[in-house]
Amino acid sequence: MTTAPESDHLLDLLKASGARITKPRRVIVRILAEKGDQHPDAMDIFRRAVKEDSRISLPTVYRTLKVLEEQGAIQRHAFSDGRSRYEPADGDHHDHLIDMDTGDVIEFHSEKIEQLQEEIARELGYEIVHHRLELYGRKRKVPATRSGQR
Amino acid sequence: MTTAPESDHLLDLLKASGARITKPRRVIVRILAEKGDQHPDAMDIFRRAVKEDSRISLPTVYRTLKVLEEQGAIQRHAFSDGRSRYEPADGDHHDHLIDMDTGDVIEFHSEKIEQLQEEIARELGYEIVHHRLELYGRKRKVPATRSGQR
DNA sequence: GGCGCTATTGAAAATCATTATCATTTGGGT
DNA sequence: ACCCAAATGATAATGATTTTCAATAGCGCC
Repeated sequence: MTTAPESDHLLDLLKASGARITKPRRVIVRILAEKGDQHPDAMDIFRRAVKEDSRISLPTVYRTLKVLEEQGAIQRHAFSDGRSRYEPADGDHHDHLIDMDTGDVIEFHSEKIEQLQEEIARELGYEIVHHRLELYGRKRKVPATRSGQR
Repeated sequence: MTTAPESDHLLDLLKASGARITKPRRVIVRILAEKGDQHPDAMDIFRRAVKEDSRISLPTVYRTLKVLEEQGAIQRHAFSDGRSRYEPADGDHHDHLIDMDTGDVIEFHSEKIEQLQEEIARELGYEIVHHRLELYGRKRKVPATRSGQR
């Protein structure tokens, strides 16, 4: 019952930015804070939101996501499947491994890779503002090994 | 006469796939092989193509790009600016550093990072089919370093 | 608790990049 | 030169996201 902490945090960020806490925003923020299906896209969020309040509109979902993103409250990821997917920004950065068969998203982080990136950018005379590292793959078919892979 | 070698190579790939060598394709392939502005998007290519043959259409540009991509003749990159950008596939893989101020794209490659990626995927039980690594940054404001271009 | 001002909303239409449809043209083998 | 499937151009459709605009509703104030 009562006030999910995650959800409250997102609302606080919204409020701090001078935004009004409206009914649709409450619903959307609650959905984003849910533990279940991570990395939902705008339509996923919309569908769930409608269940809680049937008069929420898709544009409002997009608008709210944009505000939250500007506030740094959530992260938007544009994977190579066209639409954007969102997740609450929990502070620590991570990259993604996308399962090409199921669409599942697995998070990982490698400090080593991050450092190499910095190094490369520096050599080229640049400072990294942000980066994107996505691995697209499929589950290993472990067994036997007929050496015939690609 | 002057047959640009790069351009010919792309045409060969097209022909090998059973595709017909049409006038529009000749033009588009020639543009892709040009040295100038790398990583053009479909509209860039279309605009240049129209100058050579005013009746080429945008859909044909897209269709040709798709065929070339399927043939492995060119690479399509979807950076985070919405549209896709293309470049002839020169065999060796590389990643990109995008200049956030100018939109310039700088290529780089790090075998070390590639290996780390493989390693991470393996640990998670996956095999990488392809990946995407993009660094978004700006020129270091640092002193001297009078290095011009790539 | 009610007022008023403005941010926010919903509905509908607009954008943007890209793709599909379909009648017409054309490459290229015979 | 002839034929016909492949390719083209014009146009409409798509899908994700954004804008427009009139109506609604937070929230600070009295």
